[in-house]
Amino acid sequence: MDTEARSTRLRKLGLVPTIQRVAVLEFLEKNHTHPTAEEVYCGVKARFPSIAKATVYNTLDVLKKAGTIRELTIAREAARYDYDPSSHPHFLCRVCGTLIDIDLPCPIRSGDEVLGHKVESVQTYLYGVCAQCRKNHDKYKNESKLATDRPSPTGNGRDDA
Amino acid sequence: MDTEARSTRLRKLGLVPTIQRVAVLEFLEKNHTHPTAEEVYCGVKARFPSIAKATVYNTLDVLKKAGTIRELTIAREAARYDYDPSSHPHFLCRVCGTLIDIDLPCPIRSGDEVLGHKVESVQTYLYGVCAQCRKNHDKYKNESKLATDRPSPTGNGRDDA
DNA sequence: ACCTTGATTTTTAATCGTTCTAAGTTTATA
DNA sequence: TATAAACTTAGAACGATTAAAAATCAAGGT
Repeated sequence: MDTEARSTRLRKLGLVPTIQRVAVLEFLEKNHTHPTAEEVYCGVKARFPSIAKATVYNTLDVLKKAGTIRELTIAREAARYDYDPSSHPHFLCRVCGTLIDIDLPCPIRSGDEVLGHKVESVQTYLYGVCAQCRKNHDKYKNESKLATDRPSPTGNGRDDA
Repeated sequence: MDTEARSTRLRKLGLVPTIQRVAVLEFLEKNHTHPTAEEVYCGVKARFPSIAKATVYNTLDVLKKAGTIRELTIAREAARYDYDPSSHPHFLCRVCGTLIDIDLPCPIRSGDEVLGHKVESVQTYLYGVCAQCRKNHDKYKNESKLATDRPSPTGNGRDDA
């Protein structure tokens, strides 16, 4: 997708397609890593140095309200943004900190009614150790002579559970 | 449950049962409203004026790590604490702001393995309009001659979805 | 092309939840 | 009691986010 297509897309969402908005949209399109606002800011600033952080916050907000991206509150420290607004679970690895899309349907759907409450949006957050980190940890245990179950070698000490 | 029982409970969790911890535990026990740290602080301070906010944060943290309460990141503004550490969904009403326990099992369980990832904890967050607010809204519509679907009378303008 | 008007961006400061630090106090233990 | 470790306190510090105000830009009509 090019700049022209992104402008059109913004217009269809009812948004004025400013150069800043196009830049943010492009960054999100190319980085499906669930970046924080800060990460979006740094990434966009690299190509577009004059952009202000407040503009990034504003843009993420209007894109969210237009329903084309999703805001995740999976971790307390900062909101993270998902380019894919469809309702799917997310997994946060407490060892490496990676945030992973889980390609399974959410059990409760937007639009459902649960115990009389009207559900407009659903977020399922899973916390634990990702497949890659489990593999690394096993390898580490096998390589070392010590069978002690000490914290993972790369552990960053998060406590997200 | 009395002070003695709360002390015993803290001891069983491996925690020194200080008077401050007992007070926080008592507050949580009597208020299942998923209070924020600030709300816990205000509530406890009413009966125990010398307590420091940092102590409340520390206590909530050790209770959480001991697994006897649960921290919810359902809203960006502040963490909320659930006296019931069992894994169950939560519903946040965008009209009245109430946070409601949903007494249904979480579809994915702690301990499960999902796509190779080890799940240690699960949080399911639902956003929408609660049963009570829907009822109020309907009533409002019927009472007024205008059938226009304007925002709820008590609406606080949250955007949590 | 030019004006006007409202939307958007920029800069800066403020706010708010949370964490950190250092000092003082309490608890457990020898 | 002496001592060390754990805990609490008060206040400063921090980081994410929001707010305010001035500057700039986009769009439509003349």
